Amino acid sequence: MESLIGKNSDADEVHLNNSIISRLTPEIPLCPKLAKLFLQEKNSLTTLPPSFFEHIPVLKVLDLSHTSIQSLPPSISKLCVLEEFILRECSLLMEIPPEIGAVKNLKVFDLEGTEIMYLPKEIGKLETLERLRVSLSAYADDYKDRNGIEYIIPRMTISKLTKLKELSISVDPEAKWWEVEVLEAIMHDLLVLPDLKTLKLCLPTTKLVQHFLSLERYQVPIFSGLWNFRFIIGHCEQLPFSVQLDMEENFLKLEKCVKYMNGEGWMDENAELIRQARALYLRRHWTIEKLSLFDVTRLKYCLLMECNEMQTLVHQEDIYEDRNRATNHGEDAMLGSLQFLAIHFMKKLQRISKGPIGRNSLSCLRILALHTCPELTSIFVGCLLDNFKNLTEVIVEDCPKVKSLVTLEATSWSKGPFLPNLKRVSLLDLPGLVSISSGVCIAPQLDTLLVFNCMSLDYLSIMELPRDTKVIKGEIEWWDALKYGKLTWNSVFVQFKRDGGLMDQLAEDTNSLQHFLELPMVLTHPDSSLQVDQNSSRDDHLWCNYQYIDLTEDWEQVEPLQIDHNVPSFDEIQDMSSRKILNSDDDTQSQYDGTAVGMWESPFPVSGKPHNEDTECDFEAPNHKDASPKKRRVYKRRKKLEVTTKMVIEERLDDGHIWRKYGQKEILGSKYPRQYYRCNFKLLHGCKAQKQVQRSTENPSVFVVTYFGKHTCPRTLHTSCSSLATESASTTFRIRDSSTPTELASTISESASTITDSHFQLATSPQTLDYTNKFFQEEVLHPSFWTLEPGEGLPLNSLHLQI
DNA sequence: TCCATTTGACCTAT
DNA sequence: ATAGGTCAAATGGA
Repeated sequence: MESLIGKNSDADEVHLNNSIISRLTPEIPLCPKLAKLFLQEKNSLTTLPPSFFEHIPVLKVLDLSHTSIQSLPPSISKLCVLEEFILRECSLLMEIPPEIGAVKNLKVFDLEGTEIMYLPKEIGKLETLERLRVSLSAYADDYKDRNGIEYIIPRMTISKLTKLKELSISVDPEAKWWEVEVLEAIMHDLLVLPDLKTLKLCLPTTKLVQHFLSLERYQVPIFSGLWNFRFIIGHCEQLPFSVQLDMEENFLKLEKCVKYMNGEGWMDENAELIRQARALYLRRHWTIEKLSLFDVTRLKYCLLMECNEMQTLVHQEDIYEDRNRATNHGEDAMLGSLQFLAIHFMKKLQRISKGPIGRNSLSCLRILALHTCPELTSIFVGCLLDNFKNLTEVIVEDCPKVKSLVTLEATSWSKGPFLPNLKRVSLLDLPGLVSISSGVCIAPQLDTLLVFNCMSLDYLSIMELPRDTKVIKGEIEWWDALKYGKLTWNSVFVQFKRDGGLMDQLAEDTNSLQHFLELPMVLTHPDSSLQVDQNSSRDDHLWCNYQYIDLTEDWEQVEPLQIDHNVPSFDEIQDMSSRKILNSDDDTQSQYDGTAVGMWESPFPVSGKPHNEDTECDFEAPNHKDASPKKRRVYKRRKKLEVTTKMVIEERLDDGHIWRKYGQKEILGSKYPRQYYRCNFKLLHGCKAQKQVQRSTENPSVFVVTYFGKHTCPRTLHTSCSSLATESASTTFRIRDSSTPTELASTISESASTITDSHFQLATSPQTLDYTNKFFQEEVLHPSFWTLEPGEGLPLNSLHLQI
């Protein structure tokens, strides 16, 4: 560091990315001109020397994101002209020193992803602060016990920040201190912030939502003055395994986002919030039968998960209701603004829409992704084919009842080709799929057709797909078995490589939200038909991430996809690389590279009732490893391929926590040994969690995992959870894709000739389907299925896993 | 005494 | 050097 800055003490901007510096030297030379200092992503950076900030008097921007610093030296008080202080994802940072109050010119203070326990009251001195983002950790509960709840977010602190334009407070979902009283106090503080335009809050109960909606300043609801918001209503345990957590994270960064969990009831009190939302993430609504129960006319992005009563999204009758309401648009368009729709784990979903729902319904939809909907039968219904004018991509995965993308009905429809903008079709794990589109001509502009594990699809017809489709990607076994169409498209067939990269590839290919973000922008205006702006490049698109645009009006001008300001974007990276990078010995951009997508678990909640929080299983969010996600990934990838039963067990049972095996024992009366694991943080944090894993004698494809004790280790680095989880997913895949199904079957399972799981139904015997169905019915993999054992010290829950 | 569980030294792969 | 599995021996509850 010394030499680096020493050599460049005239620099006004210094980036130190990915260099290996575990400790900055205590003495740093004077850098009188340094205005911007970027030290992101050095996990190894743990300590800043006490006097570190004394010599950089004109520093305006300081970015220490993704470092492992544990504290800030008091010398931060010397940064009297600092305007931006970014500490994102500094997961070991638990305290902000009171000296922060001396940083008088601070405008942006970003603590998202840190584990701080409380806000020092000195924050209130930062009168110029315009953007404040904090995330308070579960440790705040301990802090409360020691100091009292009023010290976590001291009263009258936020209300002093009168210049505040953005306030974001994330809290650990487990936090107990985040309750009505605290929130009401914060809301009260909001009333005196005249410029507040962006607000991100967790609202644990519906009552608090109501309270928030009723907040008024000069008789104007605070809510109506917001340009952007993110509200997380209710709570749920985190997705048990690796179900596209990256997607979830990114989704929450979309403009006007509401995440609503564990909802219940018809007349939903949160409807107003949802009405104003552009992005809705609905998870585990226990009673909703159709999405159109909410006013979703303005919705642009929608992510639905585990709403087990939902059978369809929109119903014919809604249209007539809507007409009666005489909306301003005067059009009968349900979901007429929707551009992105992803659905996961919907137990009863049968179809997207029922009956004729108006010619503009779903007409803006650009990406449709359907994952693990066991009852889904219809996707594009004949009479609605004309609606999907702007659909560019469709992904269907693990929907065993889907026979074809198109369902013909008795009603007549105009002649094709339909789906004029469809460019990519991805079909994965659809054992029932026998035809692409039931003979209907679709997708005249198709670029890529991806088929994976759809072994009943043995017929590709030029009636359905254009002759000039550019790429058809699939497994060689499937292509070889194809009865028709091989000749037509042989030149464009691309075989999946079985080289360990396959699952990463598939994960990328099905990362619908990522694809969406990469699409060019669109103009949406009620009066103009949707146009794709062909001239806007990816960079333009991402540039928009940094713009605040007032979206509150009904009349929406050019409305670019808006993502949070600090979403890492490609242009950010490019920007960085074009600047002076003083030291860069590693070109990884772990944070930004392609996200792996886990697609192999199926966490249907038990239908009917929300869980009782107290008796709920102890499953916790996947934990992180100390290495960076990227590092881990590379590490695992490098592991020699060794397809053994043992390895599959280990990989498959990776539940996101880091376990250390400490023993194995033959158990009387069991064919297979029992393995003992303890949480890896036992020594470091005294974590008491343990688990035992044993293959079932009765059904060798089932592993019984019994958990003992709660994890008490700190859950740092939320962001890496997903990466870790997806990592485990991808390694699981890696093992599988390294062999043919047959090889695997013989290796993995001695007795049964099948390997089954929710995602890969590789084998073809009837047994496979039986298992699969059983899996769906019993929700074997979902934590809520785990049975609670009576008595103290007994297992907290057991889990049956099938491989 | 039996046998499940845990310990800790040791080994191996990265 | 470290993480993490292996294995024999120790521990402890019924």
